[in-house]
Amino acid sequence: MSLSGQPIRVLIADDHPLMRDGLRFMLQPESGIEVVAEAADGAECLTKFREHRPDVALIDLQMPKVDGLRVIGTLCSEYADARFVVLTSFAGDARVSRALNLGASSYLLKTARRDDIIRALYDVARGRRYLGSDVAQDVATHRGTELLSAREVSVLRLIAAGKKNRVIGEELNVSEQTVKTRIKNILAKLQADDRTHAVSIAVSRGFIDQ
Amino acid sequence: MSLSGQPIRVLIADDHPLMRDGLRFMLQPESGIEVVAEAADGAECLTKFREHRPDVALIDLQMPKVDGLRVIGTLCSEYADARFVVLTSFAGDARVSRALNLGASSYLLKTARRDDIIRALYDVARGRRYLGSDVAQDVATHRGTELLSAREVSVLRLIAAGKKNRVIGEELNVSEQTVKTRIKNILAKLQADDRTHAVSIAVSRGFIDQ
DNA sequence: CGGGAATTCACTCTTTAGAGTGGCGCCGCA
DNA sequence: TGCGGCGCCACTCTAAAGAGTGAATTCCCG
Repeated sequence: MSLSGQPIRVLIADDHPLMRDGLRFMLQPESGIEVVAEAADGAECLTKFREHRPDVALIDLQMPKVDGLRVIGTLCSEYADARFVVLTSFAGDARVSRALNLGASSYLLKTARRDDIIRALYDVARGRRYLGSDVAQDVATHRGTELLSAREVSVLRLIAAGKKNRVIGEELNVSEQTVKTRIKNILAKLQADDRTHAVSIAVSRGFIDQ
Repeated sequence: MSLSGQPIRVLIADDHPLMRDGLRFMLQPESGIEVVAEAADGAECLTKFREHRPDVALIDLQMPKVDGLRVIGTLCSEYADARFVVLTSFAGDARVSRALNLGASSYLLKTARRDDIIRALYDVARGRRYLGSDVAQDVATHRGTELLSAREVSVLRLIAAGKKNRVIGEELNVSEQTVKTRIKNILAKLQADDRTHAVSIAVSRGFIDQ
């Protein structure tokens, strides 16, 4: 946590060199913010974070080697005062919820303007939360909606891979009937018409990737 | 086409302000390149292109209002000497093929480094083509693979929306049998196990979005 | 003009998915 | 300790999907 008068020390983690350049360039004129390190993937982010202990990490979710969500989870359990601003291309209430539950304080889309990002960094450094307006609306839209359990997500991933219920059962060591029950639950929760529709919805809401 | 000695006039089109900043910042020290305009969506890209007639447009595919692919198609048919470098987050051989067929000269991923982008701009301004190594490999992997027809993509989109074959038939004004035949063809072309798998593959290869 | 690809459609048959219903055990939390 | 959520499983029944085979049309291109 930065004392007033001292700049906020920021770590930038994004696998796009262009995006890192854009961020550094954008934050440069801001005297209250100092970029102390950059990381191009999740593993490097872990290393650089432990090395520099920034006040806030500005982090993308889609990163090679180690997923951004995992990075957030790991570092938040290591350091109670770790602060994260997620800056990513994808919305999806489930992804946002997961990030916030893992310890992120802010979630912005890459369509965000300079003001949003600056404000998020200041707010989060003060221990507050800041959601982009579009993200907040997305979350609000699905508020009250049930999230999927870990088991349901596992089943969904296998469905997306084109596996039949019998095969899914074998891979998860349960009966085909159990798989059917799980799927029925998934369809109800996502309000999907069939398994294919469920996968589409799950992807767009961020339960599963790709 | 820029004469030697005169800088290449470039239009940047990307809906991420950060990315535009990064690009401008990256291209600034390059004396052979001059950024003459920026656009934050497809419609603006059309306007700015017609207004400034850049030598090369550096364009993202995912843009609001008008899709990047449509922008490329439109401008290439308006101006025979229009040149495009696609710079986007998503790979997928089908997306690349579509972009190149519509008239793009280069396809890079946003993970590209400065050298790649600079080189692409110079090459394309000279009328040559330049594919990122990762993109080229992706295309090569699926070389010889049959692409999907327009009708097949339509069917696939409706499948992804959770529509049943009968409903798909009604929406496309064909019989349910025809839909089945189409789907059988799609499964064969994509080497998919079932309709759900087909949608997954189609998304990852860029035949359909989201 | 011939060949090929795309699109359309029909008929049969087997497998799979999904709806409906009911029951059992585990675990966390009020 | 009881409730609720989660996970497990069985049985039935209907609708849908997918495999297999065959065939007609249009339209573009060499």
